[in-house]
Amino acid sequence: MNYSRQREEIVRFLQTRKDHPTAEVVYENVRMVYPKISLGTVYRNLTLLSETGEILRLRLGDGVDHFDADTSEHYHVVCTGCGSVTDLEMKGKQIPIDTSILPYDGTITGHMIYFTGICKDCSHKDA
Amino acid sequence: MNYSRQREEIVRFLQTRKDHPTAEVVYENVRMVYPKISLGTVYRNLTLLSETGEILRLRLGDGVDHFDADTSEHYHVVCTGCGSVTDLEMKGKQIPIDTSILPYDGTITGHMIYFTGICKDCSHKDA
DNA sequence: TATAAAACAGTAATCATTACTGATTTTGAA
DNA sequence: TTCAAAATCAGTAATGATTACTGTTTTATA
Repeated sequence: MNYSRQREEIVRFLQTRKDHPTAEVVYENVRMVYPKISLGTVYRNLTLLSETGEILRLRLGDGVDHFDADTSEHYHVVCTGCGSVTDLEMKGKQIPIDTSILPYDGTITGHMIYFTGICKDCSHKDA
Repeated sequence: MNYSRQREEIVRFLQTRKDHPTAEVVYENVRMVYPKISLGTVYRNLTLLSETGEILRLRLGDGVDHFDADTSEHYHVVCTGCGSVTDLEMKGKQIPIDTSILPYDGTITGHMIYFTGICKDCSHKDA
């Protein structure tokens, strides 16, 4: 994989964000630095970067992929009101998942947990 | 919600299956009974049925929705080889998720867990 | 610097899903 | 039973996210 300024800027942008932008949001922001970048380039690089493990591709059930430059183990909460995605800083504590009790006729290789909730902004709107 | 034969057949078909068909697979099969049914009708009814809770809509990270007539609490394994989805029959045992320890500045309302693995068929192919 | 490989911008294509429209079916009351 | 309103339908068009293609530019290296 050769160097590219566009890819570097994509990573740099993702690292500035604690939320989890979609490809479209990455595109809009990186365009401020490289106005001629195309959406295809953004998608290609997000895919490349997630394949090498430099970023995470999050599929959280809303039909849109989100991307995260924080590859440390942590959980995500999806707000059912506005769709925002929030990191849960677990400080080393993980939820224990004992896969040995699972009655699966094959090999379990991993798991995905995400939480749904109502974020502070959305609970204020209701009230 | 009024009765419809098409919707009844969709539910009946889903109940015969232990795997978790996509809308497309439901469509192909229900067409054997109602050859003139349209894909839009299948989607509309799958959405209706999952909204009333009669079936489950599963979003397992492969970009395609799967549907499940078994609404009892259970987990799913997605095979990373072939994409097949398998039920885990937990017989009442659930993995305990203590959401009170989660540092979220809002309200947690639920969670999603799914497992990834290699099914028996796919592990045979490798060998 | 010259060359091949990689990456690019721009655009077209794909695929799952949703929305629209005018015809048909279902329902409940007359 | 009949009839009108509401629900549903089939068929098709539109949408939205993502991927694929193409000819040009950038990067790495000899």
